Amino acid sequence: MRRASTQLQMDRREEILAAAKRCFSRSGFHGTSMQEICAEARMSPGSLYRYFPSKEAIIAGIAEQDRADVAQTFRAIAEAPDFFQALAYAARHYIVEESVEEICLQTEIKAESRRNPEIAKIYATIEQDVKSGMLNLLRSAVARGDIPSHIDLEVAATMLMALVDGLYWRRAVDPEFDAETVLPTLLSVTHFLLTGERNTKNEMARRPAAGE
Amino acid sequence: MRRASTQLQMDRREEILAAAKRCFSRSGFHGTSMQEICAEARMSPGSLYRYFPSKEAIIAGIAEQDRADVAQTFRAIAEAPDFFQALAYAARHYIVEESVEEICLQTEIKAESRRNPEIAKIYATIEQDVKSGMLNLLRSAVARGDIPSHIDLEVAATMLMALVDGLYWRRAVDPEFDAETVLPTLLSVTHFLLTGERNTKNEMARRPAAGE
DNA sequence: TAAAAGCGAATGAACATTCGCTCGCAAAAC
DNA sequence: GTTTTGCGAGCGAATGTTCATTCGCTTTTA
Repeated sequence: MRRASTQLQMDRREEILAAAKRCFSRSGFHGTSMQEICAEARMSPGSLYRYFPSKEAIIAGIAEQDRADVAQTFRAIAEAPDFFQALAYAARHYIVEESVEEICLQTEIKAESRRNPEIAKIYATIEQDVKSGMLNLLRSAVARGDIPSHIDLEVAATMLMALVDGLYWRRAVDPEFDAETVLPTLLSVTHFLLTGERNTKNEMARRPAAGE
Repeated sequence: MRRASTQLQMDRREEILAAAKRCFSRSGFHGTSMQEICAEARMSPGSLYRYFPSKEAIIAGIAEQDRADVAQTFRAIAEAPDFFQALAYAARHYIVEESVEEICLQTEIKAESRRNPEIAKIYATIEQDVKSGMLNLLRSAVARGDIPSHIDLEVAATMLMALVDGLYWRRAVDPEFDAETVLPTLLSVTHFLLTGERNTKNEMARRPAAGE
């Protein structure tokens, strides 16, 4: 019997997903033909269909990867010693370092999840994971005394997610948008949201003084 | 020559756009066939094509309408006497009152603008209008003394747009999300962003006390 | 009565998916 | 050590469907 082929199969699947991601972020899900994905993956249609039963299965595969990534990120944050620092790290990860291609892909998946129940289910799970992950973080921060107990964590979590989402999309929309510039303000607002106080360390952006 | 037909033509165009919007928000741009739009608009393909030369032209028409709406909204805000109150009004308009269908349509247009240059141009113009509209508002608020002059308006505008965008999308993503609940916090954060101070009037959400 | 508005079957292209095939390898048979 | 054989992997032309768009005709309207 052929052994070790399982690993090879997995590798091949990942290669196909990577090729598909490139195509989709370039031309969108519906603007990309299977032939294009085949070309990008250097593979014939017949062969590709051995790995994925349909085009939709490819998107589902990509969404599944994203879910794994999100879980991974939250695990990393939860383990970090300082809460606000970990948040800052995560914010930088999503808002500055993520490539624009990746963001476009997210737009595509989001639109697709409106009409494909399979994708919608995966997407909903991701959202769910993010929200409960965030709430867990906030709860343990309250327990540790980093956040005062009178804060409504549900609302705070929602606002944080909305804010990060909004900045995330902005990168795809506005080519001039420089994420680095708003990061201090983001941290400052985060601090305000979670404590109701100004933060004296992370000062928000001021207008550049004349002559600067 | 036929006169007054111009107005009728315009009406018919709007009817078609309305029908198309219903279809698109239900099944997405690529999931909707021209036949479906025809059925929704009670019209034959041959006839429909007298009003729009292509499917893309229909989307462009919808995007164009959106542009007009945005301009209209900003004109209304600019005329309002109290700045923060006007902002609150606009926030409510976009985050609470806008229908989920409308939001789905926006997702669709956003994804489409990644591959259709015509749509991309209209979309970029809308973003541009929103940003400059917002900046104008903020500048006149500074002039009036409603906002201290040390605030970096560019950053503040970006953050506000991101926040509203994020909440806007959240409604499409999370069916449990209740916009009304976060509105006070949104206003409080807005105030913080624009003044660097806590707002004593719009208190942000606190955790409901036991027994409430 | 002529122009405008509407009709809907026909057209042709694009595209997801299938199918029958070849190739090369590795283990079984000798 | 050589030959045989069966299978996984890959190929790419062919298939069948879906769908935007067109065109020649009819109906309405002013």
